[in-house]
Amino acid sequence: MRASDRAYAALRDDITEWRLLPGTVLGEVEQSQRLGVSRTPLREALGRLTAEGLTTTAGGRGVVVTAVSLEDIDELFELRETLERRAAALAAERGDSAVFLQLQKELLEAPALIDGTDTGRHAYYELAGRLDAAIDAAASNSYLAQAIRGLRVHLVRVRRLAADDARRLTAAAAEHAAIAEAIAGRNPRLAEAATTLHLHRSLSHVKNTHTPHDKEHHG
Amino acid sequence: MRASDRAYAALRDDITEWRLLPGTVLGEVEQSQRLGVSRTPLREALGRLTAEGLTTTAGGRGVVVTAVSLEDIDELFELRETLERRAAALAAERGDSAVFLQLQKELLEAPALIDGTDTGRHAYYELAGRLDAAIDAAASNSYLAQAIRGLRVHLVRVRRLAADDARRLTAAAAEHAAIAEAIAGRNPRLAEAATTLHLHRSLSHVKNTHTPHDKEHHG
DNA sequence: CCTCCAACTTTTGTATACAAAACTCTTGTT
DNA sequence: AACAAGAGTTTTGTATACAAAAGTTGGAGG
Repeated sequence: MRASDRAYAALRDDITEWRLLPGTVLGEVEQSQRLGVSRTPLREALGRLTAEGLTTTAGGRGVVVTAVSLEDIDELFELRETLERRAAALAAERGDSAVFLQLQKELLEAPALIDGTDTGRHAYYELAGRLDAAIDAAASNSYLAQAIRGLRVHLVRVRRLAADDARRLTAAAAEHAAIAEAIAGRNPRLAEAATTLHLHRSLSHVKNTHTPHDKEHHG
Repeated sequence: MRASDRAYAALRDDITEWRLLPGTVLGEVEQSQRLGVSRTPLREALGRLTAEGLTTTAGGRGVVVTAVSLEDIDELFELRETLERRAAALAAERGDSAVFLQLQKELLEAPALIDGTDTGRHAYYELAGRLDAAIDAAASNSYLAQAIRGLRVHLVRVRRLAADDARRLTAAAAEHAAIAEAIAGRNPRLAEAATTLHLHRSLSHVKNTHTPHDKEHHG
């Protein structure tokens, strides 16, 4: 694995896991020493993060970790709804029913996996990720898929703000199952509606459990 | 201006203007010498282009200019419709009517500008760009705006394939005026419909005037 | 004649040294 | 005391040298 890839992955994880808080300035020498790479691959990593919007160049003062305000979350979900509704509708038109029937089946059985432990939560995230990937593949629009990928990195950061307890995860599984069912049934409008419902509930959950988190400058 | 910015702008223009054809391999030493910069800023430029999708890394064989197939154009416009419909609807909800009334007025007078010369075409593109910018600003969703910006670089490349004659430009001005009117009238559904109509006509024009362009490997 | 392996060549990836620009702190003046 | 100008310091931007990896070509063996 390339040094720039390792630096990128490490920084991205540090940011999405809120170990590097918004406002933190990422000095090139400091971070390159911390991650054990030279400045060249580190700069490449910072460039990627900035292109994704996880960091921003503060005009000569180095790159800083971007904040995620309440307003950002609203905007994020506004775009997410636009993109994922379309992806779900396209998947319903173009997808293979068998794939989504199988996913629906697994999602209906998901509550058995969700036991409140980290293992259970991780197992569910993996399953939800498989549904996302299946929808992207079925929509078969590489530009749409890329736009959604660009959003996801922000969404995992937001997800870390919310307390994903067993109750919310169980409800989310049912919502996901409804999406899979609509796609398997080749019903684009229903797939859009199910997606809207899921995202609305997801956003409500985030905003309800979102304790006014510190987003001020670090250090 | 930084050397990496110059290299990026030069390469991006060379690609969108079809001076660097799809399949062309962009060797680092070759391009850095051609553009008069060292490899370091050139690599940064290539990284940006690859993130945007104008180039792709062909596994160890360097980065190559991506192709734009007929299928790509369909996918591009599919995403474009999704994003711009939403942006127009949000602009109709949130925008300032006066701004769009003024734009509508200018767009209705645009046929006078369009005389078939490059100057006339450029003047119209500038006006259409102002409408796009006004919609982005009125939608006031930075993530949506970023997604649309990511598309535009591909769209200018596609536009270069189409013969934008005076007749098409005049028709496009009327379509744009309809969008501006709908937003000024604070009618989101009408703004979406006008956007759909414009994009449909725009896509049809591209596909009709699109002589099967060479997209094979260069040299 | 085809295939596989190895040395060679080319190209990318990384480290470091140097240049330039931006920020900061001091100092002098109003 | 407040502000501006300038030297110093820190940080980013660029160039180049070196290392590593991938591709290619030539030759030997089947």
